[in-house]
Amino acid sequence: MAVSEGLAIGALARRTGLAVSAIRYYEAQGLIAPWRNAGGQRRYQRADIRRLSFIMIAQQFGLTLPEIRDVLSGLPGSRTPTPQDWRKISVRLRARLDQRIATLTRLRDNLDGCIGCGCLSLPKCALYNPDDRAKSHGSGPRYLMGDSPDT
Amino acid sequence: MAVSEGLAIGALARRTGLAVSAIRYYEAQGLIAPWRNAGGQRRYQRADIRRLSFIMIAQQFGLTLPEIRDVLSGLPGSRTPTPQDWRKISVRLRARLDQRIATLTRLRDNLDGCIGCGCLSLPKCALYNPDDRAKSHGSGPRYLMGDSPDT
DNA sequence: GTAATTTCTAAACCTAACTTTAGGTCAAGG
DNA sequence: CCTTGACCTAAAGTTAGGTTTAGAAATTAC
Repeated sequence: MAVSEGLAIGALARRTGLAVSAIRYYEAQGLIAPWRNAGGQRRYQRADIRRLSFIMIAQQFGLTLPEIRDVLSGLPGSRTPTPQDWRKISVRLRARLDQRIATLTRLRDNLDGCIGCGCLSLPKCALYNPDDRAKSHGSGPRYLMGDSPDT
Repeated sequence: MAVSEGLAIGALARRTGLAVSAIRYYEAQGLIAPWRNAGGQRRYQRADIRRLSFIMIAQQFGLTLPEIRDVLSGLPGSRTPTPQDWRKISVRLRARLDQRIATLTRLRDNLDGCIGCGCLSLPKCALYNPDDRAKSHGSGPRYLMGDSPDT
């Protein structure tokens, strides 16, 4: 019952609200790294509660698990992260979030333009290629919300 | 070669940038309804280009296919949609988009507060339960970004 | 000391949104 | 006519992010 035998996975699950299976899954994806006790069971640091919470928040922001793993790689591996450490990666998160908001806002404003002008059909409508849509296999221009110019 | 034999699926795919398989999939999901020619091949109206473009845009906004189907149900089934028809459902789309932007912005502002105060660990941090996270199975409070108050 | 919980692993299953494959049919050009 | 490319259906495969299941071992509670 020493102070630092670590948390069992169930305790961590209760603390974070995550399912036990999800925590194991995150480990498989390289997002968290517990140690094992004598019996082979996973044990976690208290700091891992914060780590998992960060993961949950980042997911709400729309980051994928690999992206979150990348962001978390900014934390020191050797010691328990300090508030400063967290602050640093939160800033990285904030940057991504700002970008997403900007993209959505631009999209909305374009939609507004279309609603306003009533076109909703011309290439000039520009409601497209907002940079998310990866380059498709085909080449050449892709018309959006309508036919080629003569429609 | 009459003016209205309709578009073949390949032509529609080229016009919209979508894969042929995706267009068939949308049909299976009830998002588009072509007719068949004598040989059993799908034929589309020119207005379907617009319909598919709308689907692509709505997806960028984060709507699921069932949600898009619902929005599209606002279009008249009996005639080719007019600009007014499109304008009407675009307004519905815009409402959803505004909501998403608001949610993300609120999330970002909360994150800012946490960065500012450096806490990133307390229940009062409130960076959670932004309403997206459905009620989990367990009951009782869920601490975010940290342990219970004494951590 | 034993019963009830937890945890373990590996593998299968799940949903969304598609793509790929296999085996055939249709349509258009020469 | 015949070949080639576009199209057809049905079923299986794919990725992300997990959950469920099964059978066994560890831990905790009494």
